[in-house]
Amino acid sequence: MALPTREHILSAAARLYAEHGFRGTTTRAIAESAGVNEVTLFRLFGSKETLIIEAMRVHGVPVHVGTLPEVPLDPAKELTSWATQTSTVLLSMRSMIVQAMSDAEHHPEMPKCVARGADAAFDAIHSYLDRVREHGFIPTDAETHNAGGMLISSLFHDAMSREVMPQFFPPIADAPATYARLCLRALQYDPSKSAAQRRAS
Amino acid sequence: MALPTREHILSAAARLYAEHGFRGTTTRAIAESAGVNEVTLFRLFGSKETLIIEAMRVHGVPVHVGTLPEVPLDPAKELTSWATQTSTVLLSMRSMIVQAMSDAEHHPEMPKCVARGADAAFDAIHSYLDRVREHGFIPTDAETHNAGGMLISSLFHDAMSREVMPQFFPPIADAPATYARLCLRALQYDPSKSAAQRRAS
DNA sequence: ATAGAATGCAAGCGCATACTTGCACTCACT
DNA sequence: AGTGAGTGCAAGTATGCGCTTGCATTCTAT
Repeated sequence: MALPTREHILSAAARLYAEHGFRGTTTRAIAESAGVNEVTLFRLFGSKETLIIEAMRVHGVPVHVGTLPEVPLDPAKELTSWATQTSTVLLSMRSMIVQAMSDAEHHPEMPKCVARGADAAFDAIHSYLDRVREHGFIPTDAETHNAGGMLISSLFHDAMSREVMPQFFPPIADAPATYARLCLRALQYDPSKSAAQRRAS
Repeated sequence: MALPTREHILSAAARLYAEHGFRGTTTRAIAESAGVNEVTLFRLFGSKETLIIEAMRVHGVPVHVGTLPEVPLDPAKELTSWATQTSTVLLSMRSMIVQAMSDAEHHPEMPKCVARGADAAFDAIHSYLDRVREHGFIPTDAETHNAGGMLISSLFHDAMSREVMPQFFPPIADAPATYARLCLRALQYDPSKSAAQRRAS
């Protein structure tokens, strides 16, 4: 093993940051959690700030991101599947996202690290919905960009707030399908029509 | 003036909390910002924790909340107006909400204070959309509860994240109207039909 | 006028934090 | 064998934190 020390430290820092935020994450705790002497942190990274920012740069972006088919066949099903995956990812990153948002004013770098994951999600959903439109499932004037944004907003709000106010969201098992269905309905997608019928009308 | 001291302290605490969170808000800073000796805080509230929690209980809930008409006449217009007001309120409370969410794990009382405002919003939108349905603007099987939730989620995500990733949201001037329009479209509301036509079909 | 409540002021206590210094040790590589 | 990079360990520094104490002061109400 070449240099696992650095990685141990970074992952411990990311984990503690998600739990306690910037101020609440102490260099002592990072060192102990990484099984490393506290002095090593400063020798490797110089300061607590650069260490935590580096940790977020590495661990602040999701490894897995939901996949959407190149050519849409069953938009409701495909979108539900994607929403389910995205919901899982968002939920697993919930603490980190919230901490990064709350630290944004004093450490502007940190929300940027987390936002990179959102970039990928927006790109994926927008290009997919464009393909859905191009394949005739929905009218050519459908607001795919805005509807996709609302879908992501719903997944985001759900992941962030369900724990504290569960009564406001659909049952967790139905939530992704519900958001996907209403997103498509906002795009005037009619699941009872086939794509061919849609195109003909 | 009877006892403005207490109020000065509470509002200073709420303001500093929104900016720095629980850990970042020091009793010294609260005292200085309130123009009061630090000892007074402890004499009045006993501890920093009870002081800040009390501050959130008082200042954590919005004073103005958007209004929706008892009998809907122009759903798109009325919903847009409500969304605009709600967006303003959410934006003004952004910092406090984010801090409360990030402190949720260690101080569970604080998100509850903020969540009370969300209660009112959900109730307002749900009962209004039910009225919209009862008045025949949308089909009887329209998912008013879920669509209303998605509208609020969109306003929430917009208020929380626009500053850090503006490219993902509609222009701020159009955003409330956009969310309202797509919400209604998800409910199969057809603005070109009158309510009477809708009911007849 | 006087008692009592509210507040200010100065000082301090104990603890935690970020960060530093000096020295010893281990291990890889030549 | 020896050199040097990486790490551990013990100790310490300066600062800031929540919170307390003792005493002086002001204001209010009887």
